[in-house]
Amino acid sequence: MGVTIRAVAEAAGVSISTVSRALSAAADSVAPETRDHVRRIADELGYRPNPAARGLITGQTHCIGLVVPDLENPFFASVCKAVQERARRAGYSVFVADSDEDPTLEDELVHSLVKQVDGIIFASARGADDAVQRWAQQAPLVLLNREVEGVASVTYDNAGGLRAIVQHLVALGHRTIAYAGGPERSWSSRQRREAFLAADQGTPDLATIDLGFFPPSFEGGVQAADLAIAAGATAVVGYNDLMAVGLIHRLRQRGLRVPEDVSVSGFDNIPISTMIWPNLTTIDNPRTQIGKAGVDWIVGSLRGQKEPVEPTDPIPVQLIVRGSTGVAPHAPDHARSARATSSAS
Amino acid sequence: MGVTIRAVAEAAGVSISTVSRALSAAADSVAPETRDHVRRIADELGYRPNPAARGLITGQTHCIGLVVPDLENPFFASVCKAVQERARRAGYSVFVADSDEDPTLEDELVHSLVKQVDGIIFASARGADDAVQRWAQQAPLVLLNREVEGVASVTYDNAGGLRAIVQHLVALGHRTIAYAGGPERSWSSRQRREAFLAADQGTPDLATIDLGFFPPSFEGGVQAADLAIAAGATAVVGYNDLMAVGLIHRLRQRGLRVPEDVSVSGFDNIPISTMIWPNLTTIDNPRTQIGKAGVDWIVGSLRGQKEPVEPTDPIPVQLIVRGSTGVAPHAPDHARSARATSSAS
DNA sequence: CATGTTCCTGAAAAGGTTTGCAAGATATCG
DNA sequence: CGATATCTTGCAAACCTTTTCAGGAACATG
Repeated sequence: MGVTIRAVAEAAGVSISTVSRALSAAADSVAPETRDHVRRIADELGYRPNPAARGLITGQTHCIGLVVPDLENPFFASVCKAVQERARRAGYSVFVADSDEDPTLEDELVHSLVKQVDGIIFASARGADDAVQRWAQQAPLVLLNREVEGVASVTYDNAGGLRAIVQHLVALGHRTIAYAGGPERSWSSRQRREAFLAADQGTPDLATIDLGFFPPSFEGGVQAADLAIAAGATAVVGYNDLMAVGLIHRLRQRGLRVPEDVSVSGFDNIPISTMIWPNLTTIDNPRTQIGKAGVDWIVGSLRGQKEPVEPTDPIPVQLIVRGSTGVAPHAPDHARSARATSSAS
Repeated sequence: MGVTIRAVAEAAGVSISTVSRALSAAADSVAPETRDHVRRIADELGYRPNPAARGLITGQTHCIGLVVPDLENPFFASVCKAVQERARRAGYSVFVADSDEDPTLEDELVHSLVKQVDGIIFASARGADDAVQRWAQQAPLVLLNREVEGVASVTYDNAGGLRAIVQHLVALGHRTIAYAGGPERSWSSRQRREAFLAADQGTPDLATIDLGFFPPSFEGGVQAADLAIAAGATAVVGYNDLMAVGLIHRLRQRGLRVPEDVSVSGFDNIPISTMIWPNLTTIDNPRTQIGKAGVDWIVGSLRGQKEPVEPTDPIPVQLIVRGSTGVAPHAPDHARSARATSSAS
């Protein structure tokens, strides 16, 4: 079927070792003219080294495994795209595995992946910490947006993002703010929630309401919306954009205007956030950056650089104010007057 | 690093051939007690066969390559998810490669993939036909939603879907209908466009307007919207949902109401179509089904079944009527009266 | 008891590549 | 010109598994 190194060697009239050396780009000394000759022949024959044979001897597959909880979630689709692109540039292919938010499946996926990849990027937030630690001992593994003792990770400044949102809403006059949380077991979900609950410390008359935990999806947002209305919140902070879109959807269905009656914010700045009306106020967390950083860590650790497992600085995020947040219905005077001056976006 | 078959053999006190046979599940005759003994030892040691070594000798990688034009497009994210799941069930892993709509990159991706996979699922619509034919000779390859002479493919009934949309719009009284096309080189795009242009044959006073070719994205829809307005269309048919969302967005920005002034329809029924307001009238094309069918074809062709390269029946699609299409502004009486009776959704 | 079957197991080859080691060729130096 | 250092190249081992082939044991049959 394929053209082997032996065929190239015969066609070029040299030994297979010479072919191998002539093609393995770098240092090893092969006479320049021999090298060029071999390379031309190899090109003509369309020779491509058999990755299995090469991997068998080098112990490297030049593959990276990526585990995500849901590819249909635009956030993870973006991460996947970024990982895939960065990996390709670095000479790696990527296996993608969708765990469907199922911890049992995650375990199975990692096991089947571990032998056929050089490293694993794990973007799924569910599995137990000790399972993650076990995996990390079998292969280089980096977590995305999650921290586990002793395991490398790349994270966002979730807390900072959430503080920025609350600050923004307080400045708009909101004093009753609800939080619609993501999955209970998700690290980033817990981190955002805690940052939210800690946010009322600076503002005495601020009431922060915890609506509970929801699926991190459109449907989860829909579900949370009715609770937010019942709680009398004038602003609802969603765990992510998908939930925020669901919140807006249901709030409008219940006859409330966004942002005139209720403000809504999200997290992630996925493409949908500018496709809906009103555009979504959200936190932009550089998705390509986290994917790239994950790949870079894997590649770096393979190059023998002592893996810096201690948590690196979180990636800074940025508040993007759009149309879904506005002045609170019964805002204090200074907020009202500001409203009278500038028109809504 | 890893525990090899030799270690298992020594621990079990048998030869490596026996271990291999005891673990390769099926038929081969190994004494039952030997088999159980070996399997227990292997489990205890946590032995996992080295896929590279196995692949080297069997010539099978148990991997499938998937090439998509854009993972951030929810349609392809769904396809990827479906492919990945079906492949896992069949004992295959999947490499995902995002071509970013770039034909040159597609070629490179296929080349780097061809040696490390057993088959390729190609969901990207751009590359030239003869390139696709070349690839198909190097590895089992199946096209998704595209047909090329001599290459296996799984397709939707694009034409049927488009006819259903036009029929729907005509029934609502629309007589000036515009089509915002996808990429010029895309097979499914051409197919939908031709079906649209052929649709006016049955209705004498129907004017079908071809707005041209656009990127199959939100931005493409925005771009097409102004052309549709200039053309005086009362209904715009988008190549896909993403474009339809862009169309609606821009139409409203221009002060037109959807669907009161202009009706808009899409294609794909991606999740966003129920997240925006009004909900999108669209064509549901079973995305998981096309992904599964692709995997099944690859797996089947590897099992030695003579690959049925002749095109299979297109997968039927279904019109989903939602809020983005309504009665034409100056509709004939019978349509108007219907409007007066039933309320808009 | 000899012969033929059947069942199970082990030895060894094969798969395509990389790489340590040695050998041949050429150049350098005394 | 001979000895030595420097390049360049080839041989062969190794990576880990699967699979063919043959051999040995147990068993049944004549």
